[in-house]
Amino acid sequence: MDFELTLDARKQQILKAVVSDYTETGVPVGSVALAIKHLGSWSSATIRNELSTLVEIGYLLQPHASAGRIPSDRGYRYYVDFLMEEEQISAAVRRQVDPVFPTRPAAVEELLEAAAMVLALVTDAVSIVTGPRALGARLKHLDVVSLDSEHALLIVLLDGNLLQQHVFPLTVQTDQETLSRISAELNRTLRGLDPDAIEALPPLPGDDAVTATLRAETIAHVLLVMRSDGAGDDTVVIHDGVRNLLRQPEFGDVVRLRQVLDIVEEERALGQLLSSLDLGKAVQGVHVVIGAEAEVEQLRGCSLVLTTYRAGDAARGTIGVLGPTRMRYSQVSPRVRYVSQRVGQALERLLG
Amino acid sequence: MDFELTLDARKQQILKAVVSDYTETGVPVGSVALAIKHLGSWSSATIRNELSTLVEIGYLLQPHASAGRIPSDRGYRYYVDFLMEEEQISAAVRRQVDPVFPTRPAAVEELLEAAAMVLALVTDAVSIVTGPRALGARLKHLDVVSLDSEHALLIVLLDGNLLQQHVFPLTVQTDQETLSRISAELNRTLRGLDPDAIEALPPLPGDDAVTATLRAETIAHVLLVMRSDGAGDDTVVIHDGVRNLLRQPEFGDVVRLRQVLDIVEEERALGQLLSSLDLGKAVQGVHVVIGAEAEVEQLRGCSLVLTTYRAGDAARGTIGVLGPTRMRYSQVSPRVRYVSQRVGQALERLLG
DNA sequence: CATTGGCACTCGGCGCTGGTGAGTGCTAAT
DNA sequence: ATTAGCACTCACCAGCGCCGAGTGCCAATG
Repeated sequence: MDFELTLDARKQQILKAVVSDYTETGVPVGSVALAIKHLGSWSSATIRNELSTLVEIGYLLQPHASAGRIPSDRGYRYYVDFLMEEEQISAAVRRQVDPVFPTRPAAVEELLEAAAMVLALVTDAVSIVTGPRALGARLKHLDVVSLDSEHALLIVLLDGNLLQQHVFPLTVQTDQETLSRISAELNRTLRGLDPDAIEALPPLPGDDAVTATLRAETIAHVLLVMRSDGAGDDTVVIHDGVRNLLRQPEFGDVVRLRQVLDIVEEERALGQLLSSLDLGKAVQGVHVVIGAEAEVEQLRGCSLVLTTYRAGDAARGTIGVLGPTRMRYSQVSPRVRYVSQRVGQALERLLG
Repeated sequence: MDFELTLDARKQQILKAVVSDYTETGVPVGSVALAIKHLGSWSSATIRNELSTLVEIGYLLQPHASAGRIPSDRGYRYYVDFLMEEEQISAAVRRQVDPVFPTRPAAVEELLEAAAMVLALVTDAVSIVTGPRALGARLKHLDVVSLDSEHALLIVLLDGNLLQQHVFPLTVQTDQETLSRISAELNRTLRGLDPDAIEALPPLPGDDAVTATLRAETIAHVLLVMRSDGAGDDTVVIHDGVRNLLRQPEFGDVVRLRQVLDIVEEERALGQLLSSLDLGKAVQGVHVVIGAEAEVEQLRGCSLVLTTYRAGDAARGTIGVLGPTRMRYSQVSPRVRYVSQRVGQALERLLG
């Protein structure tokens, strides 16, 4: 197992042909098929030699002694990084995607669900979308509604029109009038501040003990909400398109499918997985995680194609798909990017 | 195919034994096994005779000539309606379910998602929960936040702490002060009213043209939000636990699974299916739809166990599970009912 | 010396076959 | 009406041999 990083032109061409043939048919591809379909300029014997060295240096695999070759994870990696030519977004795809994003969407959640739906549709894989994390969580608006004598509902609007609600107990009796007065006052003083600034604020002169207590409690819970939000662990994770996996022969085995679903349906696990991935080294914004690279045993044979959507400087989140490693990256990758851009634009419109 | 409605005691006992044996093992059950395990009082030959008449009159099926018997849909129906003895909710199940419903849940959506999660867990099937249709959606609180010179964000809190956000255009220039004043005023006048009452309200005397315009626009959009919510066809439908199906041998065939998923993942289709079912003839509140009774080709071999949750007189929705027809109804049915009750109680607490 | 045609070899997939056993239907005895 | 006995049926499975795609190697070629 030699670890050269560069392949000569012919090896590249052959690797590329193997990947694209295999992704289409799902059948190990042999030297003769390659000679005929893709690489007429060399005989099957020559290609056989090249194939066997490609196996030796780890870019291809041979399922069994007398079978054709399939790409290894390393082979896919090389393909994605150096050989792949992204396909254009077709008009048909545009027609499917665009109507999903209205010029003025109503709320973040619906937007993301629609995005997940259409992304699953155009990629034939499971789509995954995480809720936007406010980047510099600043307070835009707050409101306190009395529920009963002992509880109030705190409504917090953060930068990016991220609406949060939170029920908290009241230690002193009060009424809606008082709560409204307090929230109006807090709106004036706290607007535009981030959690640290709010915490650093000197206590306001309280007209009376009740008001002071309530104000302090409210502020404490505002901080709680603002801080718990950006944290990430409990952000919403939406997924859609599980049925698409069933069309792939690699999930004909139900056990395999279950392993994958165990990850996908467990929102917490999925969220952690996504945040553990470093999306930094993305190519043109799209990051491809191939098979074992995710270091999650259950995702053997699966790949992730992920990217980050951004709404100006206000918020960002992760969007992408999970599918079999044998995936049409050249098609999926630009489509993920396209939907991601649409999400970003729609969010920007939403955030005003 | 004779259609008597009543079976003699021995036939009942045999049918019951077949159903419970088959639901446990998934293997067609034969006369000898029955004689040994369940019905020592008769010989296998006698049981054989009874079995063959049960096949004749349509309560059992024989997969092939020399195989054991399995219940037909009609057999399951008879079992569920007359023979089944519901199991007690075990302490273990209580321990799984109860903590999911906090004494003070934060919001409807989260509540339902948690319910779906835990219901899937304790029934080993796919859980389905529809959002509560507000019987009389009442306004609890509203707020208008200025976004830019031309748009404002309307925040509406409905009964049940259902928080809605909605961006709308402003036709006249204004500032946050004015908007806050208007929303405070509207809060006083509109609180506790349903859409019809709001619409019927006489226009308030406006201090000036700008305020009057803004108020009218705000009210129009409040109505829009309140009405679009309860509408019904587009209520949220939450599902969870698809992976549970994979454990069932009947879904070893991926094609079958896909048919079912096509229904489950298509929120619209699922919503329509649920609302097309008449939950009236429910036994003790739980309605069991067996196999072909749903009249949806793709759900052949599947059953639904559904019930209605209620929060006082305020709201109601549907909750239940979808699983293979070979299901432990005696266990699933009470568990669906139990979770449903918990949902109802939690909702009531939430609605205050 | 890289390339190529030729050729023997390998091995998974498929269809055929016969044995096995669970389960039945029928008949005759109680 | 019930039951013991028995011949019969048929899905399931393991073993077998064929087929063919595909390989690895070698000797010939420019």
